[in-house]
Amino acid sequence: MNESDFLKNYDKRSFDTPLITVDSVLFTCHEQRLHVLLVKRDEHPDKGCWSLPGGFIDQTIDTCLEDTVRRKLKQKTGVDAPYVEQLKSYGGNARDKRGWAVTVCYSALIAFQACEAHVASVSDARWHPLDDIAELALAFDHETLIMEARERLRQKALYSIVPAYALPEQFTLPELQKLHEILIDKPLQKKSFRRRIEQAELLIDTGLKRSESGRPASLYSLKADSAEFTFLRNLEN
Amino acid sequence: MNESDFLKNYDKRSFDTPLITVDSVLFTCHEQRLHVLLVKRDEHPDKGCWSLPGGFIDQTIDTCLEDTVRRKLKQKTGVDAPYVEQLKSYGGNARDKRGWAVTVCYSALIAFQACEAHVASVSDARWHPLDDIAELALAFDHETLIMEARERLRQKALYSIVPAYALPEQFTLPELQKLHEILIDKPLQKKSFRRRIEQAELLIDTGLKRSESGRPASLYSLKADSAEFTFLRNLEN
DNA sequence: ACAATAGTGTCTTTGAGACACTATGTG
DNA sequence: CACATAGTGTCTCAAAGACACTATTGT
Repeated sequence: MNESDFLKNYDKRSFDTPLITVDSVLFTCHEQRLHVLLVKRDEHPDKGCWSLPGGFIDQTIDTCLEDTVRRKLKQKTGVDAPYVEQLKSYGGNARDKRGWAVTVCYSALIAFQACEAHVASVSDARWHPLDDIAELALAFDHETLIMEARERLRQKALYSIVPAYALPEQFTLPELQKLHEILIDKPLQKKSFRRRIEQAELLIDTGLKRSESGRPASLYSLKADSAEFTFLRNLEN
Repeated sequence: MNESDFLKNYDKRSFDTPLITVDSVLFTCHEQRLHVLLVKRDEHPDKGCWSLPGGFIDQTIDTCLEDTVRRKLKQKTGVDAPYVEQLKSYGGNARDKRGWAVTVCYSALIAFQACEAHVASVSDARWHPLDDIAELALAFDHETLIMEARERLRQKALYSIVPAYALPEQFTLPELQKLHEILIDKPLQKKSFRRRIEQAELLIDTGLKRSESGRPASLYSLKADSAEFTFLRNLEN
């Protein structure tokens, strides 16, 4: 049999293949706290539990896994997330009551303001402060996925400026430093933090300033591809 | 409907779900060159091409994705790989002629000697020098998976001693340094390399020595969990 | 003027790079 | 002994930590 005959006769459905879904842990920073976007499940299994935004691949419209993620996130936030990164896949026979299931888990960041209104308008989606999720009933193994995504983001704060994607398009250095401090749960030396970011030349000085109280701070925006940059040396751990 | 009724009626097969497979890029170091284990496909599609060891999840015996990886690797190598790490998942409608397909890709390391005999006995499996794979006909997107796994391993050589898992259980520091040099494709300063490894206290001095020509080198073995350790500072890139 | 916050100067400390040196085996 | 390879001493250099200092706003 040649390949085209093989493919003509091939029927995927004749195999019992695991369920496959895509989920994302979307973080933002609001009022000096990390938040995760959760969606209330209104279907079995785990009906009524909070879960990560995600779901099944739509083979007719998604050409790759990231299409699925972005589509699902856009449904809930109304916008395209500026940072999306694949984290890890979780698969096993115990994580979903329907049977053997695999989920490809992504991590994403967005500014709270960029999707505040839309999220408020979506009845089943809500931002939850990260520190509160232990008390929530979470579907499947989503609590684990959130914790591992959080840990990964903490690591990123030590050697990249990826966390900046959780801030508005224009932000100040003190804001960014504060966010890193929240992520690594430790105060940072202002000087060290500014020095490394300045040397990396990742930010564009917009020339604008923001003042609340005290001296106004310069507003910066991220250069393209800032997510790829990694410092050779980590901040102290 | 309550959850148990829902689950009773639930039939996964009524959905058209993507194909899902697990693949691994198994590296070793032999004669000062990196090698990857490849398997000759004897089924459509891409029959006759070389492919990564891997395949479908067996829902009756695998409890999680890593079970599948280790099972498949053991089939080809005869032993359990000392280092297995999930890399990334690839999914899309264009990577497999059978349709929308997802593969969870792992990276693994093993000592050449640990599985030399068994690999030779498995008719469809062979070690290929990494530099030769461009000339090979590789199945699916496996060339991409190999290249991305290689790049990840290169990064690991800059901030961890993970590459040591590609060496025999007892190895010398010059051997390890040479391996890192192969991975990052650059000579390293002997002193810097030894200093950081000594400070990290990751190795056990076996007290034994190996001599070929010149002064005999001390033989070391890895402490457990050496894979978790990361240096705060990368080697030069 | 003073409170508050932004941003800098500069010294210390850590750990990598460079490279010459010493040490220990073999024929 | 010479040769080869293992392993060390020590200086330089880059970048983070510490912390006191100056700068710019509002009241």
